[in-house]
Amino acid sequence: MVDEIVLLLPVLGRELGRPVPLEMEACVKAGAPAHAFPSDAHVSPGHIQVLIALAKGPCSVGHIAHTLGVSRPATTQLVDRLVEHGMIERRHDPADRRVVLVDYAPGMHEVARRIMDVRRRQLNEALDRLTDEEAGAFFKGLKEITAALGRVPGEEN
Amino acid sequence: MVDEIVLLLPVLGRELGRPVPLEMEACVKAGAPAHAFPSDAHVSPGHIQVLIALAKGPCSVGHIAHTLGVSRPATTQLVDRLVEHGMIERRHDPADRRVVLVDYAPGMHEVARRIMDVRRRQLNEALDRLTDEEAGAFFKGLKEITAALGRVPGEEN
DNA sequence: CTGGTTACTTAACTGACTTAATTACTTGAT
DNA sequence: ATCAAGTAATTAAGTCAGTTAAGTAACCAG
Repeated sequence: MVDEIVLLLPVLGRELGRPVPLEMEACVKAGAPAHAFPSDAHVSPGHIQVLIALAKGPCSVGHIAHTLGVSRPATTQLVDRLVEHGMIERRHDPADRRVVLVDYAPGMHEVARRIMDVRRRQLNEALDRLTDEEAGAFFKGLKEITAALGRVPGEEN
Repeated sequence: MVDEIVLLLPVLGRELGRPVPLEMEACVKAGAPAHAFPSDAHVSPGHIQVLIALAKGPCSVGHIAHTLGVSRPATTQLVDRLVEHGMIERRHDPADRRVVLVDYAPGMHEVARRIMDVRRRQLNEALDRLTDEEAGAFFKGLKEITAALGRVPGEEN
């Protein structure tokens, strides 16, 4: 089984990395300014992750980077794109003007929720084929493996 | 939970995509010709997938591409790199000279096994924290989700 | 107010994929 | 026999998400 998992995981990774053009439609349907989404705009998983991370409230760039497991510059790019599309806004933290707080643009909270729903639905479709226990076990395994891969295997700390 | 999974999956994908320089050492230790692995050679998950796919015997490029879920040109590149490193060999299928059969280079079967072991060990470390039932459920969920993401969510066929 | 640190951005580059076009071979119809 | 169509692999060119390194602005301790 281990071999099959090792074979399957990267496939999942690639499949996951493909942009999801459909979600853009959802934006427009949900009332987003249509001009903000030019015909070829595509939303990558990273962008969705940013939107999800923001659901709990405004967030600094550094914090988002940590949540996503990517570098700060990469996060800056993700935020750039979403700002271009009018989904989110940057503003300075009044308490510490170095940090840039990222938050939904006014009225975009609902739109963001719908974009997330598209991906959620896709996932639910798969999870529905699992029992509750299986889903729980899957989640647990997912966390363990993500954690295990975060470390270089030789290091023990 | 769904949200957390949507947030976690791309992290896993990225973590998974990072090259694993350690495995090169394993090659050399296992007796691979050291010169075949220059200091900066790194083995990507795709390369390991090819090695795993070959474990069942020689394979055409097209078949490997299908197994990995990538295009044939991408597979050609992966094979190129592994041939450069002397891990595998190309030869023509005598039955149909269009197809290129890929197989381990002589004596590299064992080396390949060790490279795979490095990644396997990493995964086992995580799976050991799960019961057998949980591991089974994880595997099942993994397959379901990979399948679900392979389709565009709107299409029903 | 000066030197050091932190948060973010910019710039330049890399690697892994994609599609489109090419080459080499097979197959089946005339 | 040979020609047209189709398939396997490759080459070529371009894209995109990530990286590191360097730059800018703001905080803070002496």
